[in-house]
Amino acid sequence: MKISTRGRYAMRVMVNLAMNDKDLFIPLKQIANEEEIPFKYVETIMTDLSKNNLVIGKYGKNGGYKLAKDANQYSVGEILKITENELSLLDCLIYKEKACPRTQKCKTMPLWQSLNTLIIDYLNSISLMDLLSNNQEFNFGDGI
Amino acid sequence: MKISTRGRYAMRVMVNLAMNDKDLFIPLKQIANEEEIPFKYVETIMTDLSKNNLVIGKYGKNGGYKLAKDANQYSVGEILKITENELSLLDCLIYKEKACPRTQKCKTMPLWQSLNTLIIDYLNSISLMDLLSNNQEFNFGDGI
DNA sequence: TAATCACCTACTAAAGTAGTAGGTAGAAAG
DNA sequence: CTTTCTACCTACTACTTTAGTAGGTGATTA
Repeated sequence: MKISTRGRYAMRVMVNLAMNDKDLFIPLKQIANEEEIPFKYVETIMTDLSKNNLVIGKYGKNGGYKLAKDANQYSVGEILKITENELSLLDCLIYKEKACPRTQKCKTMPLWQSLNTLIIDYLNSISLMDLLSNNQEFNFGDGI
Repeated sequence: MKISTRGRYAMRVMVNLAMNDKDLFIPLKQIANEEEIPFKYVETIMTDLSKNNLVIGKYGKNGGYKLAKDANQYSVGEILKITENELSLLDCLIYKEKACPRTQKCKTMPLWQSLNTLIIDYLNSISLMDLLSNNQEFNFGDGI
């Protein structure tokens, strides 16, 4: 039960883009340098984000990536859903063909379901914009 | 970001034990049959739970496993912490040697930290006993 | 036309996951 | 005291996922 570098790198790139001028295309090489992420690796992640219209890529000189919408229009959940290959804790919760025949009698199923919605609801409630501020008040107050 | 069969099997076995007589030793073979879990696989899980004193094993005829305490004394979190090999979403949150030098400036760190505590607090708030009831009221009300 | 960039396909090494196999040690029943 | 039943131990294997590399092609601009 770990989140992958794919998802974490994606979040860092998105935050980086959000801190730049909204309409400026930033070369990925520059972002990879700043964020200390292997360039070739993060390239594959960005292609994914681009195909899903979370970012806009532009070819050639002065090209690069920019956000497709304002930072406050993104939820963290929608970014991770793509890069983490569905956020669901269990495949059986979202893919019908993976549902197990014990579901009805399974005493642990409600646990996984409720935990799953807890996580997804939380991630959907936080916007990319929320991450930009230096304070940590978007979390629930106990200061970790 | 998936929970493993190890953790899920462990939960099912623990629930199964909790539904049996508190002081009765149940042979693992029987539990494996009932729960449709590969016997040899679940054996390795139980050894782990036993070493961590979550269950008590007894050798020989009429031997087996029983819970080490009452079902309402277990949190789901403490069971998963063992079988999921630390619940933390990121190793850098709990292992100091894995902390990354970017932690201070990293804009995404508070996100992972708050998500992490959200999950762990939730799992620690649910007891094994809570899972036994047929209703699903231990979750937060919206009926999934 | 040369430089710069996104985008595409394929590959690899390492780690983690899920499960198997073949035992040993201890307790109880016959 | 031997058989049976059980936990417990060690090692192995197949498979999948993760993280990252490598070497291109295609579009855009200076």
